[in-house]
Amino acid sequence: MDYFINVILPIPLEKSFTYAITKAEADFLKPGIRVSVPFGKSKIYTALVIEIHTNAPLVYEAKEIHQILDEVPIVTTEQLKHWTWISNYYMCTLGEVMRAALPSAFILESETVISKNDEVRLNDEDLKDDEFIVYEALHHQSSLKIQDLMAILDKKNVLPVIKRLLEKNVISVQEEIYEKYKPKLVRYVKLGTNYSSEKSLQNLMEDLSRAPKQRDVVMTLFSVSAQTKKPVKVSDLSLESGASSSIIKTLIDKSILEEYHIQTDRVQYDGGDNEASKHLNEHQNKALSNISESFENQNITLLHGVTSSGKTEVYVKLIEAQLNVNKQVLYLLPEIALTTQLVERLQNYFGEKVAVFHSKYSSHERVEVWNNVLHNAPTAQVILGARSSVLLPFQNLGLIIVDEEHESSYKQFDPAPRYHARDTAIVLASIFNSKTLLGSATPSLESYYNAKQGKYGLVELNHRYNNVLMPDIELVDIKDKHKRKRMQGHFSDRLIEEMRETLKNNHQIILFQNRRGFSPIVECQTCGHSPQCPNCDVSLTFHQYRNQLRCHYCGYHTVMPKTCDACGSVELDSKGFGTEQVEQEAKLLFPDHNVARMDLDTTRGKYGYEKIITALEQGEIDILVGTQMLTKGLDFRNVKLVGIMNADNMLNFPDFRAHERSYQLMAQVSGRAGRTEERGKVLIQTYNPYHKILQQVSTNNYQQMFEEQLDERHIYKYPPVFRMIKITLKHKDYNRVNIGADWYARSLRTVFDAHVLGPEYPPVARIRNQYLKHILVKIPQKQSLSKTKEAIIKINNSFLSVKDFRAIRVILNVDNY
DNA sequence: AGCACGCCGACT
DNA sequence: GTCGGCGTGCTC
Repeated sequence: MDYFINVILPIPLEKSFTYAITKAEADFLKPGIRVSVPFGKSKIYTALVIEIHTNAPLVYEAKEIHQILDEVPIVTTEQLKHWTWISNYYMCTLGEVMRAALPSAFILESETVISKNDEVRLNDEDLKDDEFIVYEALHHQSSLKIQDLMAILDKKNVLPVIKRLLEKNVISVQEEIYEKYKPKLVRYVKLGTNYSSEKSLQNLMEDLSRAPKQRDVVMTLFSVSAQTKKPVKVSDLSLESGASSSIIKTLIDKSILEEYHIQTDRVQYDGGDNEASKHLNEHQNKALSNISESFENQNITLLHGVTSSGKTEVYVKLIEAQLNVNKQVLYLLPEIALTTQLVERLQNYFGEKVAVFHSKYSSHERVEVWNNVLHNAPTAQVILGARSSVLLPFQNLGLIIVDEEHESSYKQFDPAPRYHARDTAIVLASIFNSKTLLGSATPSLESYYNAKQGKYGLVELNHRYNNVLMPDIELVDIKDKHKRKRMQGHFSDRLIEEMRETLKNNHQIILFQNRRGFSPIVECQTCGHSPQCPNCDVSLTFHQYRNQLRCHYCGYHTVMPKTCDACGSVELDSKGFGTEQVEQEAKLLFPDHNVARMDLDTTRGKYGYEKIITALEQGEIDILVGTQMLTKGLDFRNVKLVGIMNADNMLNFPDFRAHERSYQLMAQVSGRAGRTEERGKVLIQTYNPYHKILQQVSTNNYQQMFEEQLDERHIYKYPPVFRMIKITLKHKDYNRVNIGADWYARSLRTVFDAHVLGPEYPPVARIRNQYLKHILVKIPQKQSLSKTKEAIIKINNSFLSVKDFRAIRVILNVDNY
């Protein structure tokens, strides 16, 4: 009998691929084990076994696999089920899910390596210039990678050169695979085995009397190992004895010391003892018991708790309960809320049981977390992570907490799978027959709607911790202030007044401006021209700190021109304003205080964010200017005043969720004010103080916001009342996109009729020289989602079978919100 | 997605 | 005249 496996390849292809295996391999392999397989002419890819069978393919001959990469499955059957759901629901391939789920170190790819053929002798004239360069290089280095060749020859396309050399039999090529993940080994030392006896030790000490430094090292080793009774690390020995690594190396070379390695994790918890979890106040206790009650007949519960109500403590109790029955807990957070602050807080309670999974982690660190979760290690009982941690190989998951449930960053936008971590988490929990708790001070309309409909349980927590009052929110009409000349730059007299007062009392201030850069648009006073990005259809943004114009879409940047490119006028003016400008104005207004800025530009690097937060906590910053980064999970004790510089640019954003978002953002920023004892103050500057959203923010009326917004969603047929799938067409040829999009929309209309919107240019119609066009399919509640998707896939397939359209990229985005 | 094969413009 | 551009098709 012949044996075969079906595998997933990490490429966006719908089909699975079949390879031939031997009987022995068939006995060994299980779904979830990785194999490397030849694919195409020369490549070797990492593939994941999903099925082992004996059905020979009919129309082609299956290739044999190259190698088995794992002893045991590294992907669980629950995950494969979960992946299948993701690929079906979000309309992408399993390969794309695999690529997103597995740490990159698990996905090995072969690399082409060339080496010299020694037997061949040839005349120099036989080779052309670049061929000779390669030939020469191979004399110095026995093998070269494609990357090396590109560097040596200084050109992109080196394949023709390789091909010619191959034909002349000068070189040969191999495909090499590298295991990317190497366990981190820590070097330890002990005394050489020759010196185990008392006598030899005495001799040794005498011998070393003329090498005092080496003697010191040996003495230190004795004392350290006597003290700790544990293996001694080379690094510790060096630290304790003050000896350089070369002295230790000499001792090892003389076999006085012996070196050995122990495998260890890169990610380690080095904290002290655990704290007992805090006692909850009456409101928290009530919420906790309500949640437990709700979980009795509901798999998903929404915890709606106002800012600073102590939701985290409630989570801690729930996590504790799961740990007591030996279940794993996944605690999901938006990326930017995953701060050291919170990690430390949880580690205080759960110590080394907490594992963190973060996009800033290196690939190796991710592999370690993956393995620990997979093996249900004691160090991976509580997994604290951002979006992608829903894809980890859980063993016995008891509970998922989705904190800040409304956060839009839970939805993956760019590479497929375009999944929403909250919804994906709910499915994951159901695979494990466990519960999901959603938490937010400002729930998304869809979750609150689901709760109101009885699909989710709902628990409210309306009291702030220590019974601190909700901040006092004041709307400042800057249209009026402008008219009465009461503005200094972008600061109203009211804001300045409150800032003075706050600073006088040694409290801190947060200023929120939802836009980075200095001023978004530069405009010529004479001709009205404003500099555009050459690759995208947007005006460039002025960034003062480098005197640059930058594109926020493609990263293009140039120096700020001194004169207008179009008419040569020197009168260039800036319109609108960003964080940088607010920072500068604040510095001018309050020269005796420290002003800092927190946005994408100032938080680059692994610890950029932490540095600013720490500075604020230590009181080194009096006024912090920032974007929405400020809103997330930060507990600033001493912030009394929050200023929202301009509420209108959020409210007027062209998106059906602009109002909901604005409410959430403003409510969350406001929540940063006065979190301990004193009541905080929030000033919202706006041109339109009667806007209903602003009224609702200032009266903290989530209910009213919810009802009004839901009415609008009903009227305009938007989520959560309707579902949506967004189809984006992308190509560098403007006309082709237009014609293709019209064709696509027309086909969709034959099935969905009026529920198709577009095609329409997005606000930025060209990005990185690619033209974009959107089509929106709205799906009424009673319409089957799976049938809808089937119909779209059918249309998509016939679209791609038209020759002219094949080059157009089609991006399907399910629940594009 | 990569990568090979195959057909048209700017250089020796 | 070639080199190299990228359009098209296929991968078990």
